[in-house]
Amino acid sequence: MVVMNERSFMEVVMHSDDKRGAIVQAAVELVGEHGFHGAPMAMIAQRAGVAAGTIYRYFENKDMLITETYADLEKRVLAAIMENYPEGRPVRERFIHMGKIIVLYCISSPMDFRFLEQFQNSPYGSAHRRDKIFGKQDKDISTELFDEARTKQIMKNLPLATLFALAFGPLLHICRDHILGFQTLDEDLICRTVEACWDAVKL
Amino acid sequence: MVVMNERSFMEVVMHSDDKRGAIVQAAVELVGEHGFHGAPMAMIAQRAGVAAGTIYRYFENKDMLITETYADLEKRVLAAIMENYPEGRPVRERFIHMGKIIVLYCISSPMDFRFLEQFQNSPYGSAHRRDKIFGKQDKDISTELFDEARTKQIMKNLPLATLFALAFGPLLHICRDHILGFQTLDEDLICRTVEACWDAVKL
Amino acid sequence: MVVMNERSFMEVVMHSDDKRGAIVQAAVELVGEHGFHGAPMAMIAQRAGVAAGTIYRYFENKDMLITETYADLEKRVLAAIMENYPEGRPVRERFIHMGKIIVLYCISSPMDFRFLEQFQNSPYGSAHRRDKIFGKQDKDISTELFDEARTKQIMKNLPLATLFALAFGPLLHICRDHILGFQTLDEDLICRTVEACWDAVKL
Amino acid sequence: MVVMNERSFMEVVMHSDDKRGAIVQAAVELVGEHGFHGAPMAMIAQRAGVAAGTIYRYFENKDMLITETYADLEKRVLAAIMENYPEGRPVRERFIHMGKIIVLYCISSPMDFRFLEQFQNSPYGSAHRRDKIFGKQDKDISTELFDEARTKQIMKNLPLATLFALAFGPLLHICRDHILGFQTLDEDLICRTVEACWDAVKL
DNA sequence: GATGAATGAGGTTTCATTCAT
DNA sequence: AATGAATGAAACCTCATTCAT
Repeated sequence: MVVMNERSFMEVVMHSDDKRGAIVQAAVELVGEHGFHGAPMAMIAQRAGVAAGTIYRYFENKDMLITETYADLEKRVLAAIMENYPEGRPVRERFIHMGKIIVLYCISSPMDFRFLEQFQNSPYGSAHRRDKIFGKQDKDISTELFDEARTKQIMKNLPLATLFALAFGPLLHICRDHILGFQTLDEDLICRTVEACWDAVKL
Repeated sequence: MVVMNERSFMEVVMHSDDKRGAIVQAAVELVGEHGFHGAPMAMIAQRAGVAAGTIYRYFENKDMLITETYADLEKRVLAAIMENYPEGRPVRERFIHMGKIIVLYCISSPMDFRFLEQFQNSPYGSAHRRDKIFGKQDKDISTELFDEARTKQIMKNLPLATLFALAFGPLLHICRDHILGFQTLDEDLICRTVEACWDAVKL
Repeated sequence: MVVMNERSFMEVVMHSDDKRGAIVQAAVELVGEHGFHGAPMAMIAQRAGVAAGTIYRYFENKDMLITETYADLEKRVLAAIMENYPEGRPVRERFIHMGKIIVLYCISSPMDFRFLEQFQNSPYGSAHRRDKIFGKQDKDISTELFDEARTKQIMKNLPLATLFALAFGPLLHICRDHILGFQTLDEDLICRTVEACWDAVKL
Repeated sequence: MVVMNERSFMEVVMHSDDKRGAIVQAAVELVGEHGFHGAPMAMIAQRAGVAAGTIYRYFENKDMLITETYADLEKRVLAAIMENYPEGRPVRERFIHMGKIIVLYCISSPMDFRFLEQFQNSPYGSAHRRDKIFGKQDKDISTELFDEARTKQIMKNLPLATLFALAFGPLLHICRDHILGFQTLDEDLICRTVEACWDAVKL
């Protein structure tokens, strides 16, 4: 008789035990909490419940671990944004939706957010910075949105990068303030802030 | 007649040869270019033209070097903002002035800007983050401005932290983009972006 | 049939290759020879045949290395003293035995002795000094001996610490002199000196 | 006419301002309190009220400072012992006097005592250790005493070094215990302990 | 595949000593 | 003679990475 516990099953279906996922999660948490300084490989391994050497079976070196972890997070954010995206609705409504979702995601996953900020503000992020605020995929959907808005003359005729700065810069700012305990966000405040961002870019 | 060359004069008025200034400048440049990882004490010393041990005559340890360097930069930024501040002019005009000055300062001193960003996005900055966008002094003047604007009902009734995010968040963003070569700022673009920020906060 | 060579057996029973033991031994030798000044971590590592970083897998820092090494030595001394201890024999005989054993152990392991002296005469030893001449266990057996002797009125009624000083102080002294080559001990001289110590404490 | 203030006079008679004395005293205190580790030259200079470089006008280097400081202390101890030495009195009385004086001096100048112990238990002391318990001068007077006692057949026929160990070893031990707060000495206890030391060496 | 002990380059910091003033 | 800022070798310690098991 063959006995197979749940764990073995996961090991087959996902990338083995999903050790990779555990490592990524550990990296996110430790970097988010303590910065890159406070996240040595041995500590990441311990938090992930694997041996130090094991990390190197999944990632070439620390740089790759960080970079791939960043890519993973990007995907998560994009998935969150795309969920329930009100395709076909007016520009303003879609913009508001996107802004709110970003804020809600960031404050509901503070470690993810902290990691993203750490990454973007470090030499690691230099290459990736070329990809707009939230990366390639996001660029596509928001670029689309902004292009459409400019064409319809309901958005200021400013470079895309500037529009991104006006639209998303403040949102990331308030998320940081919220996570660091500097101010507390609620539904209403988020809503009004996203609308203020719209005021900044709308014509 | 007494002849005294400039250098000797500086040596007397300032901290001797201004080795401290050289160390601070080296720290700003190296941290700005390569992040904290890429700025070991030995390299800072070499760039400053002093021996490694000399840094410890001026700063208790690396943390203090970083912290005091940050404080120095803050002072420089504030001095720049306060220069030619149009006291007594209408709220909007003062706001626009402040925004432009911030951007102009940041892009004219890209290393200073990079250092400030590195600092704020690191455990070092946790304590200092409580001081608004650009620290205490700036808080005072901009808080004054924003309070006056809210009282006169020409600015949205949002928390101060949110208004700061809306007003200055995008400006820092475009400075970063400019410095990293992602987009190029000119007088006109700066002007229009600052005005868009005003649109975000104005009623 | 299972064949296992001695080394593998040791590797299992003791801490693997006994790198820890090699490090302790290297510390004893170098500190014994050259004092704490003359025993930097790098040199201890080299003498032990391990990399510098390896020491930190076994000891938290240099202080812990020194402290634990001291504890190891104490155990060795105590084991030596307890071996063949003539339990049940008259007080004087037990005293003589203990004194001789101490001297014989010290001069047969000069590095151990030197290390113990270095340790006791350094800030490291401040805490441990509370434990009598040779630490807790030794205190127990010699305290027992001295208490019994005082009760039976064959030993002077002096504080325990003073009796220890009279009984063991000279022995450590002659060990040091011997090890430093100032005088040479032989069986006869050791015997007569231990007896002289007895004269100091006996009634 | 020549005017000379008192200070200049001292500077001529003694070694200048007695900066040397201040340095020696600072060295004694700091080494006594914190060991050699805790007595860097800069700290000694500060405690002595002189500049770091000044020490090098009086002492070739740190080793010489330590060595000469030790020599100074030896002189002080010897002077104390020689004061009121009961020349001409019976051997036992002179011995008791010497023992008491040593203990009284050590516990009345704990820093001096601590320094002497630090020195003797360090590579610095290796060369000097050849000189008996308290150095050359002391050797002369106590050697004299012990030789006389052996000749008169009132002292055991043991090597001089052994007699020193029996006579003075315990005394240094109780001084250390007293200074470290392990036990408290009073006139009576000192007296009885010195007498016990006599018991150890007498025939 | 996984482990984790071992490595050693490189980081921060200390401190004896020098030398221009 | 005295100063004390400057030096830089060397100390302690960390941590990314490797490799025998």
